[in-house]
Amino acid sequence: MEAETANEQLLPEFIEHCRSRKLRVTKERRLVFLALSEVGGPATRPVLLQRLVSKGIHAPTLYRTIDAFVSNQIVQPVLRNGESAYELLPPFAHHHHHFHCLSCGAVAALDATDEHLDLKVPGTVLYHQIDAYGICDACL
Amino acid sequence: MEAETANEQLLPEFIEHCRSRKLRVTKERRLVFLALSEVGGPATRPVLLQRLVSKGIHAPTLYRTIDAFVSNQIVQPVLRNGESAYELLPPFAHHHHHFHCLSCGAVAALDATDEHLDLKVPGTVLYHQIDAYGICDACL
DNA sequence: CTTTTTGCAAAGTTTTTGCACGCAG
DNA sequence: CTGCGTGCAAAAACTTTGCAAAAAG
Repeated sequence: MEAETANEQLLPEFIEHCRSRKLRVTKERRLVFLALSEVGGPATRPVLLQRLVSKGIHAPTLYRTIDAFVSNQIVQPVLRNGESAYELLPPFAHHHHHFHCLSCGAVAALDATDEHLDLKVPGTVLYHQIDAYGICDACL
Repeated sequence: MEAETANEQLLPEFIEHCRSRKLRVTKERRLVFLALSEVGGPATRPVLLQRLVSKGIHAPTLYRTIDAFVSNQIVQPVLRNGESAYELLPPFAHHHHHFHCLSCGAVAALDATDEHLDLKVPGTVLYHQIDAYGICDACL
């Protein structure tokens, strides 16, 4: 059975967000959004495409959709093993930080429990991202 | 004039690093390394390629070289306007903190003056990177 | 009804591969 | 010497573009 990980509860919020930004809510965009929340983390475009072709999404549609999502702060590009990947932004997902293993390439989500940042920035920060690099326990 | 930004002083260190990792030091690798230090920040592969073709570097060589550099902790992939780019790692360069403008796409290096991170990580952290996203002063 | 978005086909890039040759160690 | 790296050419993979048709609001 098509186990939809119960993230559909975020759909109303997604739809609202689209409306407020005059992005039309189409079947394709819902599917891309759902795929992203099912993955639950960074997904590259080829990976998303492979997941979505079976549901009738064409490559140009996926690429244009991702661009629209990035421009409208629905997803954010992040690195996944050196490649650009896309991850939902809050409020659609908890914005977490990543730990990258330099040995095996695994990426783990981090909870930054105690984080104090005082950055001198030439602008206004909307959100931030922290990536730690090292060797994971499994590789030691 | 062929202004070589005097980063050639790092070449000996680069060569030493290669030797210790049994990477052969070739003309091509030196050129890629120099190009990266001249850029002084994240550079995408097409950008590096364009800079280097005139010096006789072929695309496959550049790609294989970057892979070798990543595997050997000479460069690190980072994001530059949503695209994968490559940046020298310490000890060859520092500033791994960036501010990305969501409006114009500019990327600025940050000085994190007061930074206290207490990350619970499933491994040993060698270094970290902070990316802040927002709107730059120029776009306001 | 108007405007945005998608489908499709095709072109344009970027990236990878395989193999022979050459250079670093 | 002895491989590791590179050059070259070709193939594969990925991404973008243009326009007509469809769908959303």
